Amino acid sequence: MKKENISDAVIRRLPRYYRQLTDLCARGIVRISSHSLGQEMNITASQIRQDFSCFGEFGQQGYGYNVEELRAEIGHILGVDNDHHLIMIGVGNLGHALLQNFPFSQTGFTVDAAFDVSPAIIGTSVNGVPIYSMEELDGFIREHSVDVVVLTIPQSTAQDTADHLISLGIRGFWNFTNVELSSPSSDVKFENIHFADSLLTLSYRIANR
Amino acid sequence: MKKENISDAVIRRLPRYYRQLTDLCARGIVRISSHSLGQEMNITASQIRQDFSCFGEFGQQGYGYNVEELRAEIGHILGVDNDHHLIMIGVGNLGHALLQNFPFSQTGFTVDAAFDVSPAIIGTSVNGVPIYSMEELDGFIREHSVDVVVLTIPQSTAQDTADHLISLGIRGFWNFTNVELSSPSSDVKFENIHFADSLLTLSYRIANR
DNA sequence: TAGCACTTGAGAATAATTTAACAAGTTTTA
DNA sequence: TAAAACTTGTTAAATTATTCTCAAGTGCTA
Repeated sequence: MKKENISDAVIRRLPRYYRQLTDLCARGIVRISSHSLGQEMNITASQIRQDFSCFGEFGQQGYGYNVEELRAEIGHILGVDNDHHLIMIGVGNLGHALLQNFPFSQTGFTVDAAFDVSPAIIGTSVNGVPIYSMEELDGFIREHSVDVVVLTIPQSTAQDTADHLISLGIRGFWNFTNVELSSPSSDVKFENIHFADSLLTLSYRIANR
Repeated sequence: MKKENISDAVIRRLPRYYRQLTDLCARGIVRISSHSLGQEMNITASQIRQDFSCFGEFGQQGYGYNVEELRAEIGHILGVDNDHHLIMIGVGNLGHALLQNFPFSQTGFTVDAAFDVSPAIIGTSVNGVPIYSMEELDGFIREHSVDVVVLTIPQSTAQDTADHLISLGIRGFWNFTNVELSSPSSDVKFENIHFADSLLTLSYRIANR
């Protein structure tokens, strides 16, 4: 039975299913039951079936799930076959690393441009992505459709930059700065990567095991 | 009332409290109530009090919490005043970015060494961290106390590398590879940064708002 | 100092999430 | 082909997480 409101807990598990199914595809496995999938992923079969049932009926009694088909369904739910457009602000070490290594296209994103303040890199390009000056940012956004902005800038200016971008119509942020961004409009979506938070939870767990 | 088993949900909120309290300190704010803190962080006062009560009694009726004191308490719980030792395996773009920019010392970690296969960088150092060849890894671990290994290597070898490190006694992993690492021993802790998972949840949310 | 406005920590109530159970249907095997 | 072995999607139960409520205690003000 399709559900209207999907909980965050479910959404956060979807990419992991997608990853596992991609792996199963690569291994040439054609079908899988919720039970076997659960064993591989170390979660219960019940949860898997409950999760999938939020979006439709993808399996067949007595058979299980067709791996390739299920992968395509979940990919579709996540939007990997969309064509989202993305720009990056801040091409320091981290921005550079993402441009060079992250498989944006496999996740349905096209990186159209990057912006930075450093004259040394303005005018150059990284992995085919042109780097412009910050002065060119507003004009670029007005002339292009931009779905997501990656923030890989120093944290001091993060909220100001975000506010400005929101005023220009940006509604999606992939935030690598160490601050909690916010917006009065619930229409604006933030997804944070907080390195320090992550390492601190590990610190807690190794000290308290 | 101190609790024995702290849920993951609580632990994952601790770093955010710590961050917010650090910010309040910097702003010179001396005391704060759970209500005001909740307003700043956009969570309920109840949850804050419930979370803190897992670890002890840090506030005072009618007064609230002393910011600096509470920050120190949470920092202590998270282990920022521990001296954890860490090594990095894989000094590509991402590893390099972390070595250059991530404030390891502020989170209680000392980076003792990094390892890579590339002859071009072996023998050099990044931000004071010496880069050794992979051949020197086992010896280094035997001769030093290593609490956490940062995995910033290509994913194909991630699980093998992890298995080998576990056999050498490593019990903590900060994993940036795109695979789900596992160990039969629950004593081994993995903390994952899955960039693609993160971006895909954003993709879902901008497509379904 | 007395009264009022705050505030915590804890227990109870509510909400959300996860797990179990099972009817209904499919596949495999003998 | 018939029976046994599987497997799903769904509903119900159990568990976990969050929010509400309030007694008890503190600080401020007149």
